[in-house]
Amino acid sequence: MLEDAKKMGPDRTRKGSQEPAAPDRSRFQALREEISRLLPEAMLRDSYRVREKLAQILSSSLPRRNPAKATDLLLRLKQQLEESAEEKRARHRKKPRLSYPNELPITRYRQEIIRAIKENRVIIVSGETGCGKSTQLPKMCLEAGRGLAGKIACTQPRRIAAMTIAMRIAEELDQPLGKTVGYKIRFQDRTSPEAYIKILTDGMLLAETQGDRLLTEYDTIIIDEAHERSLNIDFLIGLCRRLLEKRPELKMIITSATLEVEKFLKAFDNPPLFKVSGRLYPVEVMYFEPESLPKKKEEPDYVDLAVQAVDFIKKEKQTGDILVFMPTEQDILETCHRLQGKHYPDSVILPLFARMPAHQQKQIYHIKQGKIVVATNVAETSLTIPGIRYVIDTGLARISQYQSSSGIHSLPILPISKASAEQRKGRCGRVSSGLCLRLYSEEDYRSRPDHTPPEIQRSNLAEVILRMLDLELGHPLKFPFLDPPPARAVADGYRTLLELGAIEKSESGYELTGLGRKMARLPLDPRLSRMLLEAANRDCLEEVSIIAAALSIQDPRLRPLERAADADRVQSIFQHPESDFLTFYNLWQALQNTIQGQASSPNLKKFARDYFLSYNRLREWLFVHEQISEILEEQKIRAKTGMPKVSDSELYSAIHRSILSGFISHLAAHKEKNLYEVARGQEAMLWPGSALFKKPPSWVLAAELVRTNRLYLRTVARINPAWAEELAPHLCQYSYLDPYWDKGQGEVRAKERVTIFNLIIISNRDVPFGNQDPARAHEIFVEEALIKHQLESEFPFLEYNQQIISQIKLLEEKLRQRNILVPEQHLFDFYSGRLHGVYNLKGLEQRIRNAGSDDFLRLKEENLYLFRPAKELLEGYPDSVRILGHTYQLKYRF
DNA sequence: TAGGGTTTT
Repeated sequence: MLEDAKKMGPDRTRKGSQEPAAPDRSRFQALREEISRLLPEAMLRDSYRVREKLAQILSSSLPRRNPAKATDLLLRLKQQLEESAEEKRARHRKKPRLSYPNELPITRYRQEIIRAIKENRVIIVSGETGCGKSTQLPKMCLEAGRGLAGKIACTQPRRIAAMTIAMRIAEELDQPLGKTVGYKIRFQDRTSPEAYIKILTDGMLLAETQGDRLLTEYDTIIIDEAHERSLNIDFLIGLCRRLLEKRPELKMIITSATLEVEKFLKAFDNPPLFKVSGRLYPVEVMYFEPESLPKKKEEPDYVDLAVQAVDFIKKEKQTGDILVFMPTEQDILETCHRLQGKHYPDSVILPLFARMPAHQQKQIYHIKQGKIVVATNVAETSLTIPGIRYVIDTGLARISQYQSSSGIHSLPILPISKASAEQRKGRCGRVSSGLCLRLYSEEDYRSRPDHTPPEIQRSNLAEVILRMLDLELGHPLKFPFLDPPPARAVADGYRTLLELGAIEKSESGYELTGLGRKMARLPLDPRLSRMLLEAANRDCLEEVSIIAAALSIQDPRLRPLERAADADRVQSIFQHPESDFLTFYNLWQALQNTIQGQASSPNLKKFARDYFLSYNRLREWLFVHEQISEILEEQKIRAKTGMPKVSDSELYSAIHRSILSGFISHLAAHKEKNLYEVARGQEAMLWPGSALFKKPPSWVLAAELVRTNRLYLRTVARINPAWAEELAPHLCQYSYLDPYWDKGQGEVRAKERVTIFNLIIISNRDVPFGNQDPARAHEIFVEEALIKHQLESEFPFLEYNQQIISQIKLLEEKLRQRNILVPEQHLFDFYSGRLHGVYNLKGLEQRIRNAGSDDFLRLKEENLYLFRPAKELLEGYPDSVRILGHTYQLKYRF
C-alpha cells in the first residue's frame, strides 16, 4: 500500500501542472516532495483527500498566477498530513491488547486467518452461527495490522445484532463501548473517532457511501452474513468489488453460511476460504412423511402434520423445547389452538411472529423449560430462542415477490430452499443433541432449490436505481452484482421513476431530474419521497411528512391475539372515515398531545400500552419524522407559506393529491361491495382493517397493493379520480367519442374519455375535437356546417350555393328522379378541396378573409348536374298553371 | 373480512 500511494501521488498529478516561477519553484517543489513522502504515513481518509486537493491545485493555473498562495496551500496540506500521520502513529501505540475465548471454534483458526488477511486482499469465512466469526474476525483483522490507517467496518443485517456484537467485543477487550469498538445504526452512533472497530448495519455502510464514495474511513470491510443476500448486502458487495479496483490497500472479508460460498468464491476470484464448523452437538434429521402417518380420508395439511409431530415428540417422553416453523400468522394461531387442546403437562405453547407486542415475544426467554414455540421465519434468523432441542419444519414460508409485469407485490406461501431448511435445522442442537423433523419427504427436500432467490431478483428496483443514478454507478445491468436483477425488473424500476418524474430520458440513457436528485437525498422509498416533495408545493408538508414517516415504518398498531377486538375498539377513536392516512395523522396528534414532543417522555409507554401500540415503533416513527424534517430543512424544501387552507376539504385534497403523486398507479375504482378494479383490470379487495371497509367510496388510492390469499388494497383513502389526470397527464390516455358539430360554438366537439392504467377516470367530458383529430373534424365540419348548412352566422356563398342546389333539387322533384344533382360527395370534395384543414367557424372566416372574397367557395351551376334534362322535357313541368283564369303555383314532390 | 422478515444520506 505504501508503494502504491507513493506512485499515485505525484505521478497522477504531474500532468498539466503549472510550475511557479523561481525563486518560489524550489520551495514549492520541496513541499510537493514532502507531501508525497507523507501521503502513505497518513490516515487513508486524509491521504485520499489531500491527494485530490493536490491534484486540483496542480492542474489549476494558481501555481503560476499566484505562487505564494499555491505554496501556502501546499504548506497547509502538508500540515494536515503531519497531524494525520501522528494520529496513525498514536493508533499504533494505543492498539488494544487482544484475547480470544478458547471455547469458540473460530479461535482455532486464528493464526491461519491472520496470515491470510495479511497475504490476501479478500478472504471468505464460512461458518455456522455460534462459531464466533462475528465477534472474533474484527479482532483478528486488528491483530493482522488492519484498523490503523482506517477503521475496520463490520456489517450486520440487523440493528440489534450490530449493537450486541459491538457490546460483546468491547466487553472482551475490556474497553468502554464506543471507544475502541463502537456501533452505528440508524439514529444511534456509538463510535468515537479513535475507534478501531465499527460494527454497523449494512444499510448504514451503504448510506455512508453518499458522503464518502470510496469509504476511506475504513481500511478493512467485513460483510457478515452475506449469505442472507438482502438488497443491501448485494448492493454493498457490488460496490466493494468496484472499490477493490479503486483502492489498492483495501481488504475485505466476506462471511457466509456454508452452503452459499460458491458464488462469493467466483465473484472474488477464488480467495482463500476458511470453513469453520460451529455445531457443537449433532442434529438428527427425520423426514416425517405423510405416508408414515395413519392414513386419513384426506391428505393431512401441514398444521395437522405439525400437531402430529409435536405429539410424536411428546409421546416419546423426551424433554426439551420444541420450535415449530409455520408460514403464516393464521397457521400459528390454529396450531397453537390445537396444541392447547392436547393439554400436555408442563408445557407452555407460545406463538411468535414479528408483529407481536414485544413483551409477549420476550416470553420465549422467560420460560425456561417445556415451551413449544410456534413461529414464523422471525425465528429463522432474527430471533434466537434458547434451549430448543426439537425443530419441526413445515418447509414452507411466505416469500415476498414482486411482479414487474403487474407492479404488484405478493406474499405467496412457498416451499423454502435447502439453505433455509438447513438454517431452521440449525436452530436446535445448540445446547445438546437435537432432532429436526421435516414434514416433507427426503425426495422433496432434494428437489428443492439450493437457495432462496436473492432479494434483488424479486424486488421493486426503483429505489436501487435511484441511488445508483445519484452515486453515478452506471446501469444496473452493468454493475457487478453477484446475480444481476432481471432485465424486466430493471426496466420496470426505470418506468416507476419516470412515472414519479425522478428521471428523464437523455441521449445517453436516463438521468436524474432536479426532483429525482432531491428524492435521492431522502432515506425513503421513492414513492414516499415523491409525495413529500409534492406536499411542499401544496402547503401540507407537515401533515404529509408525518404520513410518509408512518408509511416507512412498520405499522405501530398491534393486535394481540387474545385481545384483537379490544385493540380494534380502542384504536377506532383515531379512525378517519375516509382516509387511513389521516388515521395515522390523528394517531400522531394524540401522541403529540401525550408526550409534548418528547420521545423520552414517560407518558409514551403508557400511551402505547393504553392503545395497543408498539412502543418501539412509535419511537421509530418519531425519529424518522425528525430525520425527514431535518433533511427537508437542509435541502431547503419548505412548505410555501402561501394561503392557509380555508377548509378541511381543501386540506384533505392537498394531502391526498400529494399522496397520490407517489402512488398514481395504485388507483382503484369501486365495483361492488368491497371490491375494486385496479390497474390493468385486476380485482382487489379492501383490507378489512381499513376504516373505509364499511363504506367503500367510488374511488380510492392505496399505499399498498399486496397479494396474499387474494389481492388487497391496504392503507387507502377516498380520492377524486380527476386528481390523477392533473398529476400525471403523461400517463393518461385520451379517447374521443361521438364527435359532433356544435352550431352554437361554431366548432366540432366530442365526448372525451380519460383513462389511466386502463381505468376510466373521466368519461363524457365535452371538449373541442379539432386538435385531437383534425382530419375527422374537418369532415364533420364540411358535412354538418357547410353541406347541411348548420352555421349560426350568415355566409353569402352558402346562401348562393344553397339556392343553386335548391333549383336542381326542384328539377329532381319535377322529373321524379334522383340522379340530376351530383352526389353529396361532389359537394364534399368541392368544399374540402378549397378549405383544406378547416374545421371550425374561425378557420372558415380566416380563409375567406385571406382570399379577399368568398368567390372560391361559390359553386358553378354547370358543375352540379349529373345530366342536364332537355329544355323540351322540362316544359312539361311548369312552375305554375292557369286554370279558369286563375294562376296556381305548382309544387312538385317525388 | 386479516401480512413472512429486514434496513436507510
